[in-house]
This record gives sequence, C-alpha cells and structure tokens, in this order.
Amino acid sequence: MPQVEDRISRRQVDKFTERRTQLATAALQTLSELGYARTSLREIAQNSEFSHGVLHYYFRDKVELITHCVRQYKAECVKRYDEIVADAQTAEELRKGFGAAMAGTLREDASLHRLWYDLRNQSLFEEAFRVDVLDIDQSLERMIWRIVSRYAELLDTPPAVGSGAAYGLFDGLFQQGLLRHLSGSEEAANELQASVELVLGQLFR
Amino acid sequence: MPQVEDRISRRQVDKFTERRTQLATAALQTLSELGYARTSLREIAQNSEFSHGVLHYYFRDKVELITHCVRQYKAECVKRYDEIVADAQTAEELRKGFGAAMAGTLREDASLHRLWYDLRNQSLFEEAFRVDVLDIDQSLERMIWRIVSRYAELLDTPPAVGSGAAYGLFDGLFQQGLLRHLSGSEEAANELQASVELVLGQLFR
DNA sequence: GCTTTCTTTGGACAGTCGTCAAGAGTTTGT
DNA sequence: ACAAACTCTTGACGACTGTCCAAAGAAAGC
Repeated sequence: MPQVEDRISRRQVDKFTERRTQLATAALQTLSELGYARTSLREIAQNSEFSHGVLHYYFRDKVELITHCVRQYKAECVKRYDEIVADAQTAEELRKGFGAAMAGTLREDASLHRLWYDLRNQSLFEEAFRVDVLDIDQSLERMIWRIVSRYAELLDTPPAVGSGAAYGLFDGLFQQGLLRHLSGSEEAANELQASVELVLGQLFR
Repeated sequence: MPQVEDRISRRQVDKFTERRTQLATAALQTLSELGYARTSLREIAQNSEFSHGVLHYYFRDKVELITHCVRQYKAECVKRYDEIVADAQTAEELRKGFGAAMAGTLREDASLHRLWYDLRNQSLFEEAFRVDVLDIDQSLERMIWRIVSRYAELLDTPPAVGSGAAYGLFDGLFQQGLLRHLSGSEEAANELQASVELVLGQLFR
C-alpha cells in the first residue's frame, strides 16, 4: 500500500482528491453539528457513505483530516463573502448591502459559523491548527478591510481605524449576534444588521 | 452515603463548600491549560492533591463540576473588571484606564480568557452550559455598559450605540488581541490598548 | 475506649476513542 | 483472461473516558 503522500502527489484533479473533499465535506457537516469536542472519526464516517477505516486511507490522521476541513471551509467561506462587495455603486448601497449580508449569513449559516469560532478557539490550545486558522483569519480580515476601504473611497473620507481593529469590531458584533441567534432570539439578525450599518457609519465621523 | 444535594444544603461556609471551590480551582487551572476538549476528570484530579474518585463525592457529574467552575470564574472575572471603573474622575482618565486594563488583563490572564471563549463556544453546542454562559455573558455586557455610560456622563454626550453592540465591539477587539497575543505577537497588547481608546472615543462623535 | 459518620482511595465497569492491518472487493493495465 | 494495483470493510488493539463502588482512613460523638 502506497503512502498517503504518494497518493496526494499525483495529478490534482483525481478520483483520490475528489474523495478527499467528499470525506472532508461529510466531516464539516458533522463538525458543525456536534462541535470539535464531540466529533469522532466514526461519527464522521457514519455521516458519509463509507466506513470509518477509509478515513485513514485518505488522511494520515485526525489532525490532517481536520486541517484539510479547515482549508476547505476557507474556500467556501471567502467565496461566500466576496460575492457581497463588488456591485455596490454608492456608499449607502454598500452600507446596506453589508448589513444585510451579515444578517443573512447569520440566519442561514449559523452552524458553520459556530464551527469556525470553535476551531479558531481550538487553535489557541492545539498548535497543529494554528497556521491554517491564522491564514483564514487573515483572509477574513482582508475581506472586511476591502469593504471598509471601498466605503471610504465612495465617501471620500479616511476610516478612523485600521484593518485589524475594523475586523475585530465587526467580528465581535457578528459573534454576539450568533450567540443570541442560537439562543433562540428572533431579533438577533435584525439587530445585527442595524448595529453593523451604524458602526460602519460611525467609523467615518 | 448522603446525596450530594444534602451535603450542599448544609451551612454555606463549610469544609464541604471549601473543598468544592478548591477542586473547582484546580479544574479551572487544568481547563485553562488544556481547553475543554482535552481536559478529563483524572487530569483535573492530578492537578489537585486528591484522587479522581473524590470528584464524584463533591460533584454529581462532569457537567456540574464544569458549571461550578464557570460560575466561580465569573466571580473572579467581574470583580477584576469592576475595580477599574469607579475611580476615574475625568473622561480622559476613564478612557486611558479602560484601555490599560484591557491590555493588562490580556497580558496577565490570557489563558483564563481563552478558556472563557472556549466554554462560551461549547455552550453553542452543549445545551447544558447555555444558561450559565449566558448569565456570565450578560454580566460582562453590563460591565462594559457601566463603563460606556459613565464615560457618556463625564462627557455629557449620549453614546452612539446600545449596550449589546458596545459589548460586541469591545469583546471583538479583545478577542482579536488575544488571538494575536497567544500567537506570539509582542505588540498585541499595545495595539489593543490603542484600539480600545480610539473606539471608545469614536462612539461619541 | 468504641461506634458512627464523613472523607478519600484505588480499582473495576462499560463504553468510546484513534489507529492499524488483514483480507475482500473493485478497477485498471496488459 | 489474468495479474497487478487500488479501494474499502471489518474487526481488533491498547489507551482513555465518565461513572460507580467496596473498603480503607479520618473525625466526631458519646
């Protein structure tokens, strides 16, 4: 039996690669339902159409599987967010669009978002996830900064805060909204939308 | 052998209650080092001076132990923050004091803070923690709001955002600082201090 | 002193975990 | 068609988990 590394190093678009992403998708599904602490490889396999043994055929160990999941998650995530920005013509349009997008993804993808926060936190304890998590986090920060600086451009005013702080602010608002939303608050998404629009404006006064 | 409930219902300041907090302290120590997912009862007992069996003499099960930890953590946490506010005489003094306090606790209690975020996230997956976590979260929100409204008073200007949004904003800034700090950034605390002071001011323009 | 209660220990339990390997099943190359 | 390579299942392993319990030890009441 060849090593995992050999299998990976064949041409990229491959039956092997496809199955990896297929298993990673099942893993993401399970993780977002149960959270990192309660997700086992057997549980992941049960949510796929394969048996638990196959996971070690496609991934060296649990860490590699989860790391791969995180990377795959990133792709979906950034794509999701990036569709939001480009079409705004006026500052007001961008501001409303941003608020609506945050509220929308809060409503639709709450489970995925709580998984992201879970994994980001695991990286504070488990060194193995650190690099990938920081990579995603930075891509999110850049995404927020693209919005803020585009808004500044449309408004012809420089923003009051830098990239890191802006990301922290909106991420904080979102996380608080997520907590409320998952605790059953019906108004969480609407309140988030209002806060986001208000704060974005407030950064330019 | 009497039930745990009976033992609890004796007079509060007790050998029994003392030992509970003693064990809970050891648990907090272990949790903040390893995180929720990797902390076992045996590990907790090993970081105390007792054997693992004694944990079920003082706590019904793992959930009750951790819940008790969270509550105990809350007491320390709010007390820590509340000492900050009261002595500020001018708006400027309060603003600087707030920023310095955030930066200070980021440097000194980073492990405890990452544990808090870990547990808050667990509550999004495990119903059992939900109530206690929300309780702490609300007490933190009130604590932030005390600062903001005191600042508003000293400045004689109403704040631009409400209680929930204010908490989300500063919590987001702090969490981002924590991520950077634990990733080895030397400047994280200073940058947090600057952002906090800047944003607090920005809420009143 | 002795007896009764409270406290603590350490081992046993049933279950789950990640990992591995033998072999069956499938596809591919010739 | 046969052989080689790849894919997948199944069951096993040692380690670890939360929980429970019998018994040893300590403290308190008399």
